Amino acid sequence: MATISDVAKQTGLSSATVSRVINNYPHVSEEKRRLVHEAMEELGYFPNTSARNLRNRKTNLVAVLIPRLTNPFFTSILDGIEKVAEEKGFQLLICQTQSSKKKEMDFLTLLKTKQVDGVIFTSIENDWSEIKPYTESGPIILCNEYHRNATVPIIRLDQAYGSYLGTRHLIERGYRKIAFCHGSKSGLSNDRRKGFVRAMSEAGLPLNQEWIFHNTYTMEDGKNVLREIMNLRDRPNAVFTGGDEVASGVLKEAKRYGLKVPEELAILGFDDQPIASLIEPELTTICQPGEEIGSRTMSVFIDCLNGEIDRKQQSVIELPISLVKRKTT
Amino acid sequence: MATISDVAKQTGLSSATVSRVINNYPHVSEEKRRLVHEAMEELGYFPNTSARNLRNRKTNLVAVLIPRLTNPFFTSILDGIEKVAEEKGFQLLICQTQSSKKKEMDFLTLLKTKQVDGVIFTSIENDWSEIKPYTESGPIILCNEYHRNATVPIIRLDQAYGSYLGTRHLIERGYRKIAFCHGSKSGLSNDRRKGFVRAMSEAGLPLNQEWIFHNTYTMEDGKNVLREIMNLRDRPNAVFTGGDEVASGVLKEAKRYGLKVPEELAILGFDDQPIASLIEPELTTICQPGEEIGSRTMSVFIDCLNGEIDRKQQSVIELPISLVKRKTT
DNA sequence: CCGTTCTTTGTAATCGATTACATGGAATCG
DNA sequence: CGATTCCATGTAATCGATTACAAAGAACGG
Repeated sequence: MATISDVAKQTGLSSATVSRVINNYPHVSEEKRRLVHEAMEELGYFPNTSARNLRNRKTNLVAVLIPRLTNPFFTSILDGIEKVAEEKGFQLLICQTQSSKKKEMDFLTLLKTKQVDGVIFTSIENDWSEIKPYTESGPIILCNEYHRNATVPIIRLDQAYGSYLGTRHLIERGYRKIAFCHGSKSGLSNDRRKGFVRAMSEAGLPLNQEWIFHNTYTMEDGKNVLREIMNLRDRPNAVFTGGDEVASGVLKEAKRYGLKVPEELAILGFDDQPIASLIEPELTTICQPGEEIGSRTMSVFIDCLNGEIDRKQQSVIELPISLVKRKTT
Repeated sequence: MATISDVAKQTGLSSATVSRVINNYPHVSEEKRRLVHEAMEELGYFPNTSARNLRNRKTNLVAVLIPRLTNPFFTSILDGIEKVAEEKGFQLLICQTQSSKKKEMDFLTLLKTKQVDGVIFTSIENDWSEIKPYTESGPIILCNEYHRNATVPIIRLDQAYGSYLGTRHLIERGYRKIAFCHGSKSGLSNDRRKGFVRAMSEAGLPLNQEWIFHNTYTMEDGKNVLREIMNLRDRPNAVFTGGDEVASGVLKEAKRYGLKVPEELAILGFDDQPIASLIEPELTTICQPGEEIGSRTMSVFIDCLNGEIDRKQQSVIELPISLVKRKTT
């Protein structure tokens, strides 16, 4: 492979001048500029990225932590991040955490080793105290996640409000016995629980612990939830899930049991993924604008790199969340 | 940030010895080894990846070209790739091509600039003659794609057989008027057409050009296809689509028009994505094992890097493809 | 015409690691 | 005990770029 000094030799110039041409610096005569371009072409020269990164102390690489690549909501976020990244000349490193605390921490060392310029979390498993030390090494941004004491920019949706909205909608439709499905115990999931609890208590409805389900993520989990419900003596007549995938599992299995949706069981999703309007009856759900939250996040990230936003101080951008009424409620 | 020579200074040793400790070389006394570890801990030292990459002439980075992140079939491939990559200590660079020839070529320069050790194509837009020169710079692998004269390893499914299987199934069920939906004019799409044509001609059925649809990718495209069908004087009674998303669009719109599926219109998908068993009636489709094709690809990639497979010669691994009979045919 | 400024180019240090080669001392062997 | 081998460590070159500083010549102003 040709190096910059091969080009220098070929043209009879110094590598400094060649570098100036590569980086479009002024104060290089047109003639030499042309000469260098010709030589680069002829030798098939391309600058070595590792050498540049070493010298420039940056990589134009961002690590994106994502729990599962096969979750459409997260890929829509990723899509939003990617589009802005591509536009601004950044590359994305995929870090699938599988919701594992250990993997999350492992990926953070990419910052320490300067393999990436910064990290975007689209979900977070560890306590903030674990993460905080890494903020010294480069920008860390929370996307669709919220830690009360996180000292970084946060781009989020008001999850509590979203689930408040959803729960109130169920209550307005006359459902009183409402089940609720959790994901992990993260801040996000907590916020949703709060909104749920608030709407319930505002309506004077009691919380039935038998109707609270934990660790539900996939369609399969949704099916299991419904089976568990069927085994209860006192069954809920509405289910508020933590995601459209879970909701579609609940729906699928409900049909198998011959339950009428929404008459006998109302189902409320979260995300508004494409499947929401594909399944039948179409799923009422909470719309989370995945792509937009992603693109906003990447913009903020870039502003942090340029020092236009203080990366070590909490700042919150909140995007609107809304209820999409369809046929399952 | 602490560097290796800071560690050297702190311990009174040379950077060579420190490097030996970092890389677990033999011939370092236990005492010095401990000393170095202590100093690294104390200084919060992490080796700089760019410097290592420069010196070692490799990055442990792989570029994965993918048309759309929001297509579940491709993310299942990505998932398979990622799992093996993670296990073997590789990182993935996301390259969303949006099926653009230009972007595809742009991403290939990552190889030239040595930003990545190699490239995996999960779809390919340019002619092989455009790509070929880049094989000099590092391993290139085709995943789920096939170019007759590609001089690289290929991990693929027998697309022609898949669509042959699907078409024959439709014919066996008594459908004679079969529409066919294409994606791009890539090799993959071509193969599917071949299988379709073969099954049709074996059954002595004529091809109606009005029933061939091009450039169909999304659910929205599927809806459009059905609308176009409704406008035809002579309508097909079965549609073979190039993907489950397109199929679900066709189905959705067919229901809106009050068509009975499968009695009045049979629909056959391709991929076997999660939605296939979610929509109703459940979608008959061709199962493509996305995750497996991805993980096999990454394994082959690593074998290429280690020289255990000749990366500049065509080799083909073909995984089984099968028909999943459900309710739309 | 001389001093000043601007343009163009080169020299050499630098980024932070790895490693070929050298060296001195300890261990081993006949 | 002398020769040989092995172990532990250091010196300095190297990977391939960027850039501070120097320097020579051109342009310019009074």
